[in-house]
Amino acid sequence: MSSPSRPTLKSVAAHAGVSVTTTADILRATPEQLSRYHADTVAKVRDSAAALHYQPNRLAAALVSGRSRTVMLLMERAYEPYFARVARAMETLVRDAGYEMFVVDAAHFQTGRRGLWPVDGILAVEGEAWQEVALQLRPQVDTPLVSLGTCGIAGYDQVRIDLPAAMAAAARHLIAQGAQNILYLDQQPLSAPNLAATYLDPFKAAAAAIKKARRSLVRLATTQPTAAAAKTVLLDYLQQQPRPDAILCRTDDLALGASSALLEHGLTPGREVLLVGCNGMEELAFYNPPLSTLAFPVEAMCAAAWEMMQQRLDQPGQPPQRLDLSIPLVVRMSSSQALK
Amino acid sequence: MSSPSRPTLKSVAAHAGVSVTTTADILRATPEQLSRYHADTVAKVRDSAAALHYQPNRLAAALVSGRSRTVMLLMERAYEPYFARVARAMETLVRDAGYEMFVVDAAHFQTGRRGLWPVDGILAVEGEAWQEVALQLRPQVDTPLVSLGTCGIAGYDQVRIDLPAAMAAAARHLIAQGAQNILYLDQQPLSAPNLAATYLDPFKAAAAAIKKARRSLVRLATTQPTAAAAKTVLLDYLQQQPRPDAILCRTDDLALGASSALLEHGLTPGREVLLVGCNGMEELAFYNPPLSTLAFPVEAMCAAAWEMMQQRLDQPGQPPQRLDLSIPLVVRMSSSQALK
DNA sequence: CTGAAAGCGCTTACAG
DNA sequence: CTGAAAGCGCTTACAG
Repeated sequence: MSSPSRPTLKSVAAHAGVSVTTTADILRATPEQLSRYHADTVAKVRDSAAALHYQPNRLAAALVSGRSRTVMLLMERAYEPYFARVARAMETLVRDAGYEMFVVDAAHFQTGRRGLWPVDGILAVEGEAWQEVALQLRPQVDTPLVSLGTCGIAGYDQVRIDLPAAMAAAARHLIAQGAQNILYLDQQPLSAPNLAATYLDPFKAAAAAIKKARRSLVRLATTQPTAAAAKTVLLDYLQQQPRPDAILCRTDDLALGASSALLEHGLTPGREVLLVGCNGMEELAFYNPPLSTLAFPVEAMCAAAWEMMQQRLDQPGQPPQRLDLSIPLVVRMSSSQALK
Repeated sequence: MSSPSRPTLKSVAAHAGVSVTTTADILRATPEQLSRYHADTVAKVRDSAAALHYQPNRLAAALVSGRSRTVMLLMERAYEPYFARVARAMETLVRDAGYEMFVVDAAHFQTGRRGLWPVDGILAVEGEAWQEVALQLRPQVDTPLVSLGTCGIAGYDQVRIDLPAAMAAAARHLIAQGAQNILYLDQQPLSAPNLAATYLDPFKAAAAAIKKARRSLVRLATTQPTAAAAKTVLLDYLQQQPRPDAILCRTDDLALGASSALLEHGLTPGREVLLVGCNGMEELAFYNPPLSTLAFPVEAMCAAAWEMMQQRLDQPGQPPQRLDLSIPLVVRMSSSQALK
């Protein structure tokens, strides 16, 4: 122990000349609770803590209380733009409520020999592929779990956004704009077994709308969820097949790649080929041309999920809740004849 | 305690019929260390742990050992694209070394009544504005601190990327392409007192290069670090002032906004006005036109910083290290006459 | 090779 | 209003 060890409750108590219990109580007390103590005891304790630069050790507090005041945000690709946006929105809510938030990338996850940091609750984003992981990560079998996104985990609280309905609406929009031959561009699922809600259902919904209007549909998939992959795949397609007059993309990144491919092929999005993305990243408003997109209600989704989490932390026994949110389509030049 | 409590070392030991010490040792042991134990003891312990689904409690392990095997990644705007990219690169390195990583947004940071999660080390990105915070966040006064980015914290390990030199090179590139009147677009520092290395020095370096070549320079600043803010500010400027023939931006987000403003004003980036961004986000290759940018060596920077951190964790007494990395300019259509 | 005991820094009943 | 004591689930000397 050569390092200058930091002050503990014990040393603060000794310095103040009161017991450890009193010290701890006073340092944790809210203003109302504080009135129970003699003013000079409070002063002594506070001065002592300030003088020693005391900072409580969360490790010890969490160990003994069994509550970490920390939640985990579990996501499949935590650092991609859409997920980073979710993380930002969620962190604001969580912090304001006095909790900490750990972001865990499910792709990096593995239960190692060292075990996990216990958390009071798990917020799982797009958890379909990670249901197993999310359930496994819980420190207790009754640790609250709230899922948010296009899919949910049965038997737990869920905030769902209805991507199939939104994709159908986007398809109808393209049809209304005159599209005859529609290309649906999405990514091959990374590793997951059952991704119906995330990949298959949205496609099916768009396909149903397109079939109903008797337009043609082709599905094209990339191996990576990147603009680069989308560009490559689409350029290849354009060189070999008759060109579509509308492209509906599963993510904004794919839409950016598609836009670049079209331009390189001499086609302007919104003129020869309509183009719609999905996720609602703000950047799309500044592209050339600006791209239409399905604007995921990230803030509302996160607010609802955090509300559910707080309710469950307070009342663990409540039946699971479910909330469904719709996804509005933001129409820009890439898909509207009228905006030209 | 109505919740089904999870298994502890004690319960695993009881189940296996051996002591807690032996149980803990065997579960933590590497293959070599394992040979010290009787094979059947090992088997009993492992079977017992597996049967009970034992997961060690990191809280307790960290509390008693004084090592959390966790590092903090401290950033000013943790969820913006550039910082998210740093987080992704760093997490891969950290995980592979058997550590966990917490991302902490310095903007959200406040030493609350609850204290902080102790970490073994702090990786501070663009820490100039957050030197105080970073130093304050250390659980111990000797907690390792490594800074990375355009600035560093004196007296600690640093991986620096030389943005002033890169900005000067970018300015010379614009001049070589024929620019006479250059606009430098950056953001007002958010909240910070001294941000020389992050904001002032890069500008000064560009200004010196421009002055040396006897070209004119105007500096324009946004209040927000967003494409939207850049677009507004630049459109406003273009309506009132003679137009520049080159724009050098402090970030890629600003460059995207600038590109959109130029187009809306009837000017094409790379034709009437040259445009260069800064950060090296991959998306810029897919913009229309593709944007030139200073490609921050994120992977190399993170690898070097993590290497430094590991060395310091092993040998706390070493003198502080410093590594400087250069930032290459990636030239695309937005700033090259030759590429048209 | 295995085990009993002390202790990390807190919180939580329980006394006085 | 204040304090002594037990204990959270581990790791770490130290014995045997």
